[in-house]
Amino acid sequence: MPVRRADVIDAAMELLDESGLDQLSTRRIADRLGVRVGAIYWHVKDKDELLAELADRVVGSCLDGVPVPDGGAEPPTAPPSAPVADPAARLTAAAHAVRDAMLAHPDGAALVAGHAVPGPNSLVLADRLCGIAREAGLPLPLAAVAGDTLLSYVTGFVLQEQRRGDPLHHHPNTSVPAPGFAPDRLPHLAAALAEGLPDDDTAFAAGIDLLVTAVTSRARPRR
Amino acid sequence: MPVRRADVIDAAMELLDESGLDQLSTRRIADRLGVRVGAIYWHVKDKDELLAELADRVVGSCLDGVPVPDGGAEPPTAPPSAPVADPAARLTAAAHAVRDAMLAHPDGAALVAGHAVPGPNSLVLADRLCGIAREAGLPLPLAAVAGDTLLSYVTGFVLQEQRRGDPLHHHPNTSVPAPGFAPDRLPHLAAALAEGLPDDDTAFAAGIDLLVTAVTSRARPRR
DNA sequence: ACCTGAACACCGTTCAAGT
DNA sequence: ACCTGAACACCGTTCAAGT
Repeated sequence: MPVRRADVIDAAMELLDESGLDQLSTRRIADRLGVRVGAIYWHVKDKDELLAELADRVVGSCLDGVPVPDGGAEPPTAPPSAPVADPAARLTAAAHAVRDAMLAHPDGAALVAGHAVPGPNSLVLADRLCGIAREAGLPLPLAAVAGDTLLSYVTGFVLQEQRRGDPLHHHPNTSVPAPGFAPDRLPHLAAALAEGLPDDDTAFAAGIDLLVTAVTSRARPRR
Repeated sequence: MPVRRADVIDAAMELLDESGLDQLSTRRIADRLGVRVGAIYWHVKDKDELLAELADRVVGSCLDGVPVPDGGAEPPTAPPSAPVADPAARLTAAAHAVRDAMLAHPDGAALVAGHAVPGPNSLVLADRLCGIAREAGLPLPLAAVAGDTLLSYVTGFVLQEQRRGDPLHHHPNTSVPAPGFAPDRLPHLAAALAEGLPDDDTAFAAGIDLLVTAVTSRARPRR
């Protein structure tokens, strides 16, 4: 039976999960499908189109964890009077969902940052974040900016988080770069290090808390 | 006269500025230096080492715009009683300096995000941000997180900003993705669009303002 | 110390031609 | 509709050998 477009995307996703973004070549995808390289160009215009599809899938996988604001078009699956978390909690939940989705795949953040041309799922995500910010009481141009700010932060955070985990850039015997740490030239970093640095999870949570507090404290009540 | 390591980095930087990150190949660098490919591997271990050097240069070019906190080791060039902006203004200035440095080169954000293994300049930048946050009154583990948060945000923001400017991902006749915008499925985005979206500069300033306010409002006065 | 020549093992992309 | 064969124009990296 013939290979279909979805098969190509699936194979690419498996390859990504197994060996990361820079092992992901059209030729490897073809191999995995038992087909010659040229064949995949019948299903897909570009490697870039392929990566954009992958990126939008990753974004899509977070949508279940991103609350739908009230103005949304989707019919509520729970009764409308179900307990609705306050906007701050919803923004926090959304941010964690986005991070988790990126962390679920090697180089997930790099993929999304590099190729999430506004795919359908990215648009839905942006819409929801903007909607939640509005429900938090932000006026319209600011609400869009707030959603964008949150997304930029999450992307930036996970990007460096995943690069730290990359064995290519990791010296295993030193928790922080050995190469001439110059301890007295970096007094604050050294002090922070002595105090004990938080792990990624708590650093992320703290950053999100900072941001969400900023967003919601900027709000004036809507009605 | 022989090529020196710095010449290789310089040539790479020129190439980056002329044609962006994915036109930057070891062979093109060699051509520009009038030398064969193999030669550049005498000066540089890896393409990655080269990119890390470029990234740290870009970061370094922002340091002049990043205030040195009082705990810093550098001797002050201005008299110590010179007017010192409040921490919020210093954080804001730092963020803008980082963004400007990235914007000064095509794919500057991608370069820094992908290859700023803690180079010396990146460490100095992190140290200063942490220091300013401390001066703003944040206790130590939190100050480090705050600096990191700011950096992640700036990186994430400029990353998407520079990708939007990339002609590869840009449909010139529509300001927002034409492909089936599904206007009623994205009510908040549509509303924001109708209201008129802010340009990159003001969106960035608004995001930074949000963040800086959050950071400084978390502070308790230090003395 | 610095470079050449030449190779190795890859890439993405295109396209006539086949079925 | 879907794929092969084969080519084109590239890559990063290594390494003996030259000077």
